[in-house]
Amino acid sequence: MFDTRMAHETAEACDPATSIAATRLHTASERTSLCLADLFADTGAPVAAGASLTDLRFPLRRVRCGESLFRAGDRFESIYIVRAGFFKTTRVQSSGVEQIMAFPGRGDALGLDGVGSGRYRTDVCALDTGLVAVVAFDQLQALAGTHPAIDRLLHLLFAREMTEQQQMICLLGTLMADARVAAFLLHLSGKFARFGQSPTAFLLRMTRQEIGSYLGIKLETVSRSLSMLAAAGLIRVSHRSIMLVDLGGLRDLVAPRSTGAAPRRLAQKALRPRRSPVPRRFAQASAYA
Amino acid sequence: MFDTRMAHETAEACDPATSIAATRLHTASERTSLCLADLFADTGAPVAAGASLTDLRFPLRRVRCGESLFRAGDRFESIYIVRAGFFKTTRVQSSGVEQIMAFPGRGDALGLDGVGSGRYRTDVCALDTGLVAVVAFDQLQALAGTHPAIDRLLHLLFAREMTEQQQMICLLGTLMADARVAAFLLHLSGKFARFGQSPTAFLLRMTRQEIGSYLGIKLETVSRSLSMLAAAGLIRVSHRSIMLVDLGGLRDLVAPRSTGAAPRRLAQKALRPRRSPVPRRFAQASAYA
DNA sequence: CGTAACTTTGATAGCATTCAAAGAAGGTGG
DNA sequence: CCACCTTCTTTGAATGCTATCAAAGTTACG
Repeated sequence: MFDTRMAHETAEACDPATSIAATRLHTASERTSLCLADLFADTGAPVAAGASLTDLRFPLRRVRCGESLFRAGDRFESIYIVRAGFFKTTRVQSSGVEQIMAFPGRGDALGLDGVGSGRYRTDVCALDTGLVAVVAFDQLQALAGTHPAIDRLLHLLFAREMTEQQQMICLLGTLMADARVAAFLLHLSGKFARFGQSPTAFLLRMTRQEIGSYLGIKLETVSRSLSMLAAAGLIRVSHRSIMLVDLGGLRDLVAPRSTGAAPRRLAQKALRPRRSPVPRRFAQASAYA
Repeated sequence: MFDTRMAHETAEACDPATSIAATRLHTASERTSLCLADLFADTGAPVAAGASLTDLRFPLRRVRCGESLFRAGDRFESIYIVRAGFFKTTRVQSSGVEQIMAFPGRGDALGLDGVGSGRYRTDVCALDTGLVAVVAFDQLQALAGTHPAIDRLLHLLFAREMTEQQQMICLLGTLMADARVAAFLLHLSGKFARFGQSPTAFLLRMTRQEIGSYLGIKLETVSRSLSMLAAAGLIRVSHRSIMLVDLGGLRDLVAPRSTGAAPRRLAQKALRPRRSPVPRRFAQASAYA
């Protein structure tokens, strides 16, 4: 149908098992712990000048493909900063239905949802061989007084997670299937770019079912959407190999700029102060006569 | 169709403009600031024994119906703890589409999403007359060293917000319209119960359109779902007046327990370590021949 | 080389959206 | 205080998108 040899080779070159990331992983595996400065670097947090960031050590933990880092209900003791590899975060609802909440990668924090209750609320499982820095939370809190940078780092991680979840809510609340898949691909693209890999050609680490669970659609719909995006010339797909051909077209699908006047009208309406929507004299209403 | 006089009277008794909440609001308005202990009490955070919680003062701010507390893009300076009233949190996407993210009420924190970037990412607007405690964030951070309780409060607020957003993602990702509306009503019910109001009869502060924006469905679908829940005998509806008749039935709709084996099978599959989903010898694959 | 898991595609059914219109409630101005 | 107007809510009918059911092709692994 189309010549994907180039896409194929490019994706191959970006496979973390073979390329730059592999070197990083190798380098990292020679160390057994990280310092605060490493965490700041990994998470992309702005580094405070003059702070002593090298005296605290955080052990590294290797997680093999398919292993779980922690499970929902486990006692909360540490948060984790991903150094290498991809993970999936799953939440099991009371009904037994489970949903994938995120696909964390390098620089992302894991386990923050356990802070409030003392227990993790999600399962985290490695999609390939992963490496995480283990950050004991009570140790972190104890040192927060002498290291103001710790608080800032923690707040940044919280805020980042909240922002990402807000974007997810908007995606699930407003976009239809094709646009969700396009947004997902752009999201991955940005992640790979931050890892120093190609933002336009990569291999998916997860199945169609996992993508569908994440995006709130069925696996068949994911497959169909990918095929439609390919038919529209925006991407190229062959199983797990993805090539983004038209980034602008993908963005337009996620955030169409020709969707007209409705948004502006809504914004204006929001500006105008509203009268109380709750009737003050509700007792005198005649609806119940 | 049905006699709603009782529902009506009960709802009336629960209207914050006329009942217990009104007394509270009156009492609160006589004060112009709160101390840390008040914030702990309002948010339901466990109070640390022996901590000095009364020397810090946080000013109160009154927000009239329709007024906005802050807007997306405003410089982040403070977080707010809601003392009275209902608000709506709106997020405007780059496409101009706006979506309601939450309906915060008493005890909820507002503005936490600004911590990371230094600017608020959402609009917050009062749905009725509201009262909030203004907590200057840099002041809070400066005092965190001497008041360990502050860090714990902040972490609790972050974690609570994250948990609520996770629930929202699950709702949007797995439930259909009727169940979303049922979950929304149960959510409101719990909130009213925490306010000391009736959990089974209350007035909605928001329009069908706002509910729909929050739940990721259209306003007509909200109306239809409410009508269907009423037809099923689970609730009674008349415009903004809601009466929950069968809480168990509503919960079953949100988390059906007879949905069979699929969840358990999925959980078992998740337990089993997976092989690498990324083909190691991808270069030799023949799909591209 | 056979088996199990994953992906793709088709046909059909179900649910939500869209378009449309009428009824009800609240606020405004005379 | 009443009439008008705007907004909100409800309901119907038709369309469109997604889920479901089913089957074939592909890949990976033992």
